[in-house]
Amino acid sequence: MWKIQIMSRQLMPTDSELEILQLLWKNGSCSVKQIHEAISERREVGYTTVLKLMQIMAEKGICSRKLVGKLHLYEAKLPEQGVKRNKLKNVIDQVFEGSAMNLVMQTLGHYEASKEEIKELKILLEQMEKKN
Amino acid sequence: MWKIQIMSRQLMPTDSELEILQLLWKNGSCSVKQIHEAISERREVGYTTVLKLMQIMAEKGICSRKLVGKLHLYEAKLPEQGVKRNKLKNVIDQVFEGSAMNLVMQTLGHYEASKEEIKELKILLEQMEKKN
DNA sequence: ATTAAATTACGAATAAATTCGTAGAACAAA
DNA sequence: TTTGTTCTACGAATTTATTCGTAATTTAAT
Repeated sequence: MWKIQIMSRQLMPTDSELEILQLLWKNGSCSVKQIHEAISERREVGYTTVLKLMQIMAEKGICSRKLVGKLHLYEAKLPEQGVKRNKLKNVIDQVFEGSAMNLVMQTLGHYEASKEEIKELKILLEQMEKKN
Repeated sequence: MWKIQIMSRQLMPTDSELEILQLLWKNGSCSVKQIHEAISERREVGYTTVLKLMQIMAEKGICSRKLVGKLHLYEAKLPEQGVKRNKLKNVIDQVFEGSAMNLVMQTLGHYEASKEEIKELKILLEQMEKKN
């Protein structure tokens, strides 16, 4: 018996990898330098540290590396939505006893939403009711 | 915004520790044996593995150990709601670019809710609207 | 072309999480 | 008391994640 995981552990990015993936999803192809600069704005990190992470990610198949002109460019190889769904599922299973609704209620209980957001949510709920 | 208190990395339980914590929260004081049996129902794990984890948790202050009669009983020392809030915040920051609403929408979009749950959500939204 | 700077490869150190082996201590049954 | 079982302590192996040092290579500047 195993901890449930849709995505193979191999392809499930770690936190550091996810940080890089987010940048790749947002910006498309990036050089190590670009990623290093982006992360450096938030926290101190060595160039080679980022490089190593991206090399490992390329090994794992989490991202690809292409020689474009004279630059090595990295690109995300995992689908953004898929990864997010998996992370979500993990948290629901591990923290909220498998209940997505539990997570939603908990989140709404601690987050102050704007009128617009609440309106948006209501519309979504209406749609869900119809589908039932 | 978030009503959270930052939990030190030291006290932030890992996935395995969280699995044990959930059982402690649910059942109160437990012996290693009880926890081992409960986890064994879900997946294979050695007794000493569980024991070691619980010892480490006691060292970290995540749980306490008391000699009750002739039994060593462990008890959760972290607040359930606090830990869950922190885990939630992590996922929101790391996966959903810091947007709780993003997470809620994503969750509702991928998981089915019963009529009762939708009703409950609507009520919660009404309450939130009033507070605005 | 030679030097300096930036980029990349590679290996390894460090840290953390997870797992288990072995042995000792406590307890129960005979 | 002796024997067998259960529980606990301790150390260590394993795995994975994270970080960086150093050297090699490439690029740019003089």
